[in-house]
Amino acid sequence: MQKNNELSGVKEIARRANVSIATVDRVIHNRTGVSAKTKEKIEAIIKEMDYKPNLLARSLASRKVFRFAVLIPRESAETEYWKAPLEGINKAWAEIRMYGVEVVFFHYELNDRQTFNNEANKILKDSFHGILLAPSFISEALEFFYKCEAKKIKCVFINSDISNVSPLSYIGPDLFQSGKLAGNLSKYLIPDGGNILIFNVSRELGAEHHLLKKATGFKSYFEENNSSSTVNMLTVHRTDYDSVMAELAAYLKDSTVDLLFVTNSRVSTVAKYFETNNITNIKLIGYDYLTRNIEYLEKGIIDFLICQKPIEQGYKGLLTLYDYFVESEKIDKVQLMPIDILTKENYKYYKN
Amino acid sequence: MQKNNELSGVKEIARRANVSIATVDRVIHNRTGVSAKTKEKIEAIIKEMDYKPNLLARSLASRKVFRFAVLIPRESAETEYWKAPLEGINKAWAEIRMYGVEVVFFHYELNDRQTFNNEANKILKDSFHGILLAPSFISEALEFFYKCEAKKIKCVFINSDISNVSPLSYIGPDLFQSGKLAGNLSKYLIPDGGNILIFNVSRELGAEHHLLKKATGFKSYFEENNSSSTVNMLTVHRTDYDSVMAELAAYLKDSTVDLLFVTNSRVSTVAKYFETNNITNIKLIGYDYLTRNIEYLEKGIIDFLICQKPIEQGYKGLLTLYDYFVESEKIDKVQLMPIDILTKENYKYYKN
DNA sequence: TAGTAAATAGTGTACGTACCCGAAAATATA
DNA sequence: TATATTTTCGGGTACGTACACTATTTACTA
Repeated sequence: MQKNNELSGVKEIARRANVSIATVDRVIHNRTGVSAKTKEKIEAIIKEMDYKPNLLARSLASRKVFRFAVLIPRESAETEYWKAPLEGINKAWAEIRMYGVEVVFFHYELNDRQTFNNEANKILKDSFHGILLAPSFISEALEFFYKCEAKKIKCVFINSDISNVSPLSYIGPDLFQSGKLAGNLSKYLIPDGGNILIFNVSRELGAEHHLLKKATGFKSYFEENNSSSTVNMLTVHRTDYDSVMAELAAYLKDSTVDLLFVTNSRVSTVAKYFETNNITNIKLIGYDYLTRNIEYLEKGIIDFLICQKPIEQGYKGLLTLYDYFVESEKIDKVQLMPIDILTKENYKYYKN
Repeated sequence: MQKNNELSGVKEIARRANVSIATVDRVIHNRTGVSAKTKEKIEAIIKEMDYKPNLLARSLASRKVFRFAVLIPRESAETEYWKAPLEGINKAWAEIRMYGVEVVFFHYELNDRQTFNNEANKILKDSFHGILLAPSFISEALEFFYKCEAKKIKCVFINSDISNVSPLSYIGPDLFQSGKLAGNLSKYLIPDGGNILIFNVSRELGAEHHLLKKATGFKSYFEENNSSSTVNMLTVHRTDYDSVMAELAAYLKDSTVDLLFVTNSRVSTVAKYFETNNITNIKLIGYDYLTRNIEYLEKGIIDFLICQKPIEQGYKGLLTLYDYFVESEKIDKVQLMPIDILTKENYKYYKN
C-alpha cells in the first residue's frame, strides 16, 4: 500500500501556476518578491486545491526552534498541586519536541512573591518566544506581563486569570462558576437554612485573589436561590497545620457550622483536623485531586472534591503556545476547564 | 535560532560505527543483510546514544499507509449519541492523516443486528490493518472478532466490552462502576428506604448487555450498603416515545417510584413524559450529554447525568490503532473512561 | 540608449529517514 | 584456480518543504 500519490503539495501548485516551487513558497509565507499577478494566481490555485502544507516536511525542513519558558509555582511540602500542571507540560513537550520546541522551566515559591520577580527577571534576560505562566501574584504578574508585551513575547495564563489584560489565552477554571457549583452541591449535603463557612487558607494575600472569586461564586448561589442559610467567611494567612487548626478551633468554639467550603487544595488540612478531633457533623467540600485529599474523600471526611484538570491545563498550555507559533493557528482567548465533581465512588476513574 | 545540530540521527550512528547509513537502517528495522558483528556494534552505539528516530522524517520518507476501518452505529433519530465518538474519530484522523493513515467508515443500525453483519462483511472483503468497533451485538461482534483475528487484523473496542476476548484495547466505561455510582448518587436525592426503578430502553436484546451491567452495578450499591430501598427493574423493547410512555405509565399506575434510573441516553424520553404529565416527585438519573438530555437537566427534570467521554472514546480509539501501527507502541489493554457527574450547575463546562 | 538598480523568478541543496540497486567481499561450487 | 552464489554493505534518490543563492526581467537614472 502506498501513500496517496495524487498530485498535491507545492510542486503541484507550481506546475499548475507555471512557476517554480520557490515562488509558490514565497506566496505561502507571504514573502516579498512576487508580482501581484502571480501571487493572485497562486493563491487562487491554493484555495482551489484546498492545499494543506505537510507539517512533517515543513518542520523537518525548517531550522527554526521555538523557545518557551514555563513560570509556575514549585511543588511545595504543603501541596502537591503544582506537580500536575508540570506533568501535563512535560507530556506535551514530549509530543512536540521533535517539531523544534525547547522548554525552560522556572519555579517560584507560592508563599514568597519576591521569588516570582526573581524568576521573571531571569526569563526577561533570556530570549523566549512564549511564556506559560501561572499569574499567582496579581501586581507582579501584571508588571511582568507588560514587559513581555513590550518585548513581543506571547503569554499564556494557566490556573488563574487576571482581569483587564489579554494574554494569548487563559486556560483554567471559571473560578466564579466553580465556587457556585460548590454552593449548589451543598444542597445535596445539608438542608437549607444551615450554617456555612467559607474557609480560605493562603499565605500570600496576592495569591489569594482567585480564592476570593470562588468564594464570591459560592455565595452567589445562596443569594440567587434566596437561601436562608448563613454564609460566613474565614481567612487564615498561615498554611501550616497548627495555625490552621488553631484558627479553625477558635471559630468553631463560638459558632456552629454545618458545612465547610475550603476554597483550595488545603482541604486536607481541615479534614485532618476533623479526623483527629472526631468531628463528624460538618460536611466538607474542597478542591483538587491530591493524594491527601483523596484519602479523606475515601474515608468520608471530605464529601466532595471539585477538580479542574490541572494536568490538562499544563498540557493545553504548552500546546497552545505550540499551535500559535509552529502551526500558526488562531487561538481561543479563553479555554475553560470542566468543573468536575469527585465523590468517594467515582474518583478512581478520574483523570486529573 | 537553530535546531540542535548536535550529532544525532542515523548519520552519526553510521559515522561512529564506520558503516553506511543503509547498514544502520538495516539494523534499526532489523532486516537481513548485516553480519552479526556489525549488527552488535551498531546496536551498542544506538543504545549508548539513546537514539530516538525522528518520526517526522520517518513518516515522510516512508511510503507506508495504514488503513483503518471504523464500525459503529449510525446516529439515529432517537439518539444522537453516536455523533460524539464519530466526532472524536474525525478529530484524531485530522491529526494523524499526514502520517499516512486512511480511515473508512462503516455504520450499522442499532436496532437491526443484521446491518452489523452486512457492514462487518464489507470490512472483511476489503483489506485493513486495524478496526475500531463498538461491539453492540455480542454474538455477531464475537464472530467478527474471531474472523479478524484469523486475518491478523487488530481490533479496538469502544463504548462496551465483550468478556473473555482480548482486543488490542478496550476504550470505554467501567459499566459496573458506572451503575454503582448512579446508585450512590441516589443517596443525595432521596432518603434511604425509597422505591427505585431501573429502566432499560432498548430495541435489540443483544445490544442491551451493557445496560444490564450498569443495572447490576446500580443494584450492588444498595446491597453493599444494606439499603432498605426497594430496587426494581423494567425493560422496554421499543424506543419510540409512545411505547416507552405506555409501559412506564402502566408501571407507575401500580407502583410508587421515588427515583428512576435510566441505563442509557434515552433518559430524555422519560423526562419528556414527566414533563408533559407534570410528574415532579420522581428523581431522575440517566446517561449522556445530549442536547435533549441537557435540556431536561437544565429544567431540573433530570437530576444527574452520567457521562463517559464519548468524543474522547472515539479520539483515543483511533489514536490507539495509530500508536500501535505507526509508532509501534505498547498498548494498554484497557483504557477506562472517567465517570463524570453532570448537574444543572456544571454541564456548561463539560467537555464531552 | 546604455547602464544600473530593483523587482521577480528559478535552481539547487538540506532536513532525517526509507529503500532500491548495484558493488564488494566472503563463501561455495566446479 | 576460476566461476558462481551468497552475504554484506555503500551510493544515491526520494519524501514535501524551506531557504540561500543565482538568473532573469522590469523599471529607473543619466
